[in-house]
Amino acid sequence: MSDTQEPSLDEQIAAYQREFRDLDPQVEQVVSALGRLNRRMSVAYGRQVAELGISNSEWEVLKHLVLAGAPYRLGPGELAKRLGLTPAAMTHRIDRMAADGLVTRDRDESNRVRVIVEITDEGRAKWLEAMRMATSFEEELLQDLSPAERGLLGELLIRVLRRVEHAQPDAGGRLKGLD
Amino acid sequence: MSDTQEPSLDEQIAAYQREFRDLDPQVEQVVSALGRLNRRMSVAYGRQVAELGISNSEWEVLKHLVLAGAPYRLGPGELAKRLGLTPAAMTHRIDRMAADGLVTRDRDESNRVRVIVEITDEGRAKWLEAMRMATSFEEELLQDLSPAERGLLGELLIRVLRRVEHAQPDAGGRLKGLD
DNA sequence: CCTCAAGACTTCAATTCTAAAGTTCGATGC
DNA sequence: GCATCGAACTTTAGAATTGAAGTCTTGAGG
Repeated sequence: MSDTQEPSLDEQIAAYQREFRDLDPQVEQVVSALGRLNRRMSVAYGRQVAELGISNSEWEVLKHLVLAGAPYRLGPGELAKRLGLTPAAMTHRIDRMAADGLVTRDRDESNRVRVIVEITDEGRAKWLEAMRMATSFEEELLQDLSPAERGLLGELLIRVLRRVEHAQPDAGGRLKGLD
Repeated sequence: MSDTQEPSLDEQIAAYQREFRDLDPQVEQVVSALGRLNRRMSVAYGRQVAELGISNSEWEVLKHLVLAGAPYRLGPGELAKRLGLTPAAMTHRIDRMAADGLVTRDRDESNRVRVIVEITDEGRAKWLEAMRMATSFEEELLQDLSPAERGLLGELLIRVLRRVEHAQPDAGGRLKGLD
């Protein structure tokens, strides 16, 4: 039986320490747990929205359009920036979503270089259904934490996040330019 | 100036509450922070390892080979399982990495259906360099947390992770089958 | 032995992304 | 007014991934 098993998180950290001496196990624990958690979550989201006939990436677009607030429109460039995609990828994605009836794509009549992407009623309905599934999943995910622990976890994560998002360019650190 | 800004995390959560009434802000805070953090981190890792002439996905393969322990070999199928890829994608990835001299690919002589992927000295050297950069980045990332807070964060994340990884199929929940 | 099913990878076609070049429109300077 | 620069998007070619079909090897029955 040369079957190798997917190592548990603890085993993985132990293996790292074995292969790489100067490793802070506490830091590694946080980072590894973050990575694993995110991958599992994204698989879970993908499965759920697949039931609605959309993909994770289409759901992302719908989310950002709704988050933009009324009148629920954004340009391809702005969407690309928020989603972390190239404009070219955005063009293709909007093509597909418009063909599927999730969004409309129109030229801005007041400035014909710009394009306006707007969510359709169908897109909105799928977004809502996806949100229902997502929140229910997320609720279940945090089930084992008390309200106080959830608050604490959120606060700690936000402090780490701030370090990345507001990285001072002058601080000389390696975090420079993570935008 | 029709310039829309990337919303801050707080703005984003407020927008969600505006558009979707039954949302637990505490849960949303945790989930949104997790998502943002992971995207920033993966961009950061990508930039760092790019300096070594490898991509994030190649680094992932090197990591798993080293984690496997001596003699630092795994089959394509096992690698694919651990990385969450299809076997087909793994074949291509190994092609490229072998062409770049990061790994070797050999047929297992004791069972000629199997293939053995082994890290090369060059691959090992790049892995080490990448680990140095990564740990330095991670240390900086958690700089604002005290040791106690780091431990707490790690513990909370692991409790959430356990919920996903050891999801009891009988519990009837939506977490079923997240493997 | 021979056959045939199962396992481990590979190949192929189609999807989705990126980088770079191209297009179109608007604004600026003369 | 006209030329030109820049902005916003699209097109194109190439890279990486997936799902499905194909190949090769092993091992179990007959």
